[in-house]
Amino acid sequence: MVKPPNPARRSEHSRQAILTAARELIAEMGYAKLTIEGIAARAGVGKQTIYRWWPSKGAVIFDAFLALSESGPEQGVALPDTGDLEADLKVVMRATVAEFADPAFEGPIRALNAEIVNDPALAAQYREKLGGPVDEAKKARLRNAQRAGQLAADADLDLALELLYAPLYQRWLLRSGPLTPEYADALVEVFLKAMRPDVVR
Amino acid sequence: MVKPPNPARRSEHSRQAILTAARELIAEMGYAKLTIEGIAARAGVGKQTIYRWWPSKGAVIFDAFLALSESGPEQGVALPDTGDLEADLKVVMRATVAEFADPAFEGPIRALNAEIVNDPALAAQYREKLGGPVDEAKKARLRNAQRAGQLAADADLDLALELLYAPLYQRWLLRSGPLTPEYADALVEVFLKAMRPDVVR
DNA sequence: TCTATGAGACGAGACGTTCCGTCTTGACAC
DNA sequence: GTGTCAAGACGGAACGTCTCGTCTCATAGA
Repeated sequence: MVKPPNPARRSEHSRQAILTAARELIAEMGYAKLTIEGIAARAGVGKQTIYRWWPSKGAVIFDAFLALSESGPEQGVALPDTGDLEADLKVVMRATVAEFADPAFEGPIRALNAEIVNDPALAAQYREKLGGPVDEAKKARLRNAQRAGQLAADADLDLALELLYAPLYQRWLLRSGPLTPEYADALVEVFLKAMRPDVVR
Repeated sequence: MVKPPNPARRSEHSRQAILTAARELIAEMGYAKLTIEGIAARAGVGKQTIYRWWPSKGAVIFDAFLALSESGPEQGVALPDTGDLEADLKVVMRATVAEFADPAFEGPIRALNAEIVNDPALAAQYREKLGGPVDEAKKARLRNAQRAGQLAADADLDLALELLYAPLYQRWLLRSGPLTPEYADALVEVFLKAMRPDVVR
């Protein structure tokens, strides 16, 4: 019974201000103290403008983070492929470690993850818009390695990806251990041992 | 300047009622709708009694979950050790899958994890009281396997544990894929391939 | 041994505050 | 004119603090 708003008339300026304010406030005060009213005040925007375009706080955070990813360098789509799988993976994993340590990233990513844990719809949206494409790029790199005989040809790439990334992700999310470049390297090495092709077949 | 309350005079009955109410309310309405006032009302307890003994909602959830673990069968301390590492691990991993699927566990564990993501103090408490002891039991089993020559003697057991459990945990927490007994088995198999001793040394 | 007294935890709930999500207003743009 | 905008008033929910009067229990005086 309610009219959906007309996106053509949406103020891009306000949209940007809201996403920027959300990102800044998370970084400054943490997710627990983030409020819609705070975002509106910081952005110089009416609360209704936020409620008109986003269904939940989680959705705002998601878009804020999505904008951050999209505005960044277009490196997310393709991973390095020098032919040396071990070296390439170590570069990527070390980069991931560095990214997790960046305070500007850490706050929003933590907030988004916390929201996702209790919101299946947001989890699906995340997989579709953010996680999915990145995972596809990673799997493409692994497929190349399979063709080059560096990885077992019958390996389950979803499982492979989880094997490689989940330990890193868990250590960061639950703060269960130090996140160092050496750890990233060790993870790559044990991953390769698990997934390398069988000598005899 | 404030006096800490005297634990000797604490009402065990109220404590139990609060933890039980917290658990029931999470299971019934989800974590998002859980309130301190709701817990107090359900438990037949004054709000101050909660605030007197717990610093945060997360701490209440933590204790509620801790009590659940402690009251359960005393199976958490030792893992099966039949000598067959692969079979033993599959039993444990399949049990973990089943536990994650149990609605009575799922709600509180998700709530606790969400809280932990944004609360380093709670994360530390979790590791000390819940995660740590369980991990030690798991590592003890892996050490036995090392002695039996079933696992690389120089393997980093912290890394090994993460390799085995983090993919399972991530799939459940982020709902990024189906959690089946077959998946648990596949995980064990690839884990063993990664961690088995080198033939030549 | 008996009692009474004081400290402190208890259930109950009032209180001011913050934030929620909705609604109203007037300005401005298309 | 119609619809979005900034600003903010509004009622409701939950917060965390507080003040009641009741209770339990350990200590001490009789």
